[in-house]
Amino acid sequence: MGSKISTDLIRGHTDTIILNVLRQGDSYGYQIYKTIIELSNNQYELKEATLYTAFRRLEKEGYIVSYWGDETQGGRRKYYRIAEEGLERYQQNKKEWKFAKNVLNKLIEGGIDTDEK
Amino acid sequence: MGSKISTDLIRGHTDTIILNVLRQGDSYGYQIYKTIIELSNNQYELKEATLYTAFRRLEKEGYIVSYWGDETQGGRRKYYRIAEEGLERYQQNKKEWKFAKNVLNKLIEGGIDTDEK
DNA sequence: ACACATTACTTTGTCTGTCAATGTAATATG
DNA sequence: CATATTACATTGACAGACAAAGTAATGTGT
Repeated sequence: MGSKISTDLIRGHTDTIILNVLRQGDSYGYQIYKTIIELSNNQYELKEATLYTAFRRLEKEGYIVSYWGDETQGGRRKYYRIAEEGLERYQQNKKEWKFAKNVLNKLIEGGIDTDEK
Repeated sequence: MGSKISTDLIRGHTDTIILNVLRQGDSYGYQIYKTIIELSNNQYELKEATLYTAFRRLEKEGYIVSYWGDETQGGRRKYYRIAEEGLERYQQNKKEWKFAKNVLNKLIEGGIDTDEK
């Protein structure tokens, strides 16, 4: 995969990305990990350690809820469900992303050249 | 100023922002500080401590060059000039920003790049 | 049957960028 | 002449990302 994205460019978006995945239905760690790779067209891999750190953070803050799957056979899976507060948080983060995106466009691409595609 | 941009959303872009300012001509710390606020329409303030940290980092890596202004009267000013390598770095960072922007749009909004203003 | 890959979750320790707090010293303003 | 502003700089703390390592189960190839 041609993942060339510096971690600093993603920093701060991890929670939002996870919430967006859970918005579409309950899921568990490893599947979320795979989903994010797929969603980005194999262009970005959110590392497992980062994911599980984020799960704990999000649950502590009441944005997601976890429960163990009832797999009678096979490895146990811890599922996550997005909470009401998590949905609101997602909407808020999305707004902030759009806002920051516009400001960054000005600060990075703004100035003299106008060689926009 | 309505600066409600989380620092994590800017993290990693500081160097690019500074290089973009210097691309338009030599400048010194405090003026760069003011320029960034102005460029963002008072929506973002890059803190002085962060700026000066970045200057040292950028100079150490050969992306900018510093020299003292010859103010015969008035406070001394340390000017910065962008180096060749800095210009290349800027172009590279800009590319990475555009790439990351598209990936983030997918991961956060779940759709395709709607780069609306 | 045995080795290896994959799934699945978790913890520990390290690194880096940002920034609050604080400091210096000069000039400009009311 | 007191205060604000300009201008540069250092220190210490914090938080997020993640490499590395570990545990334990299932699936696959030979």
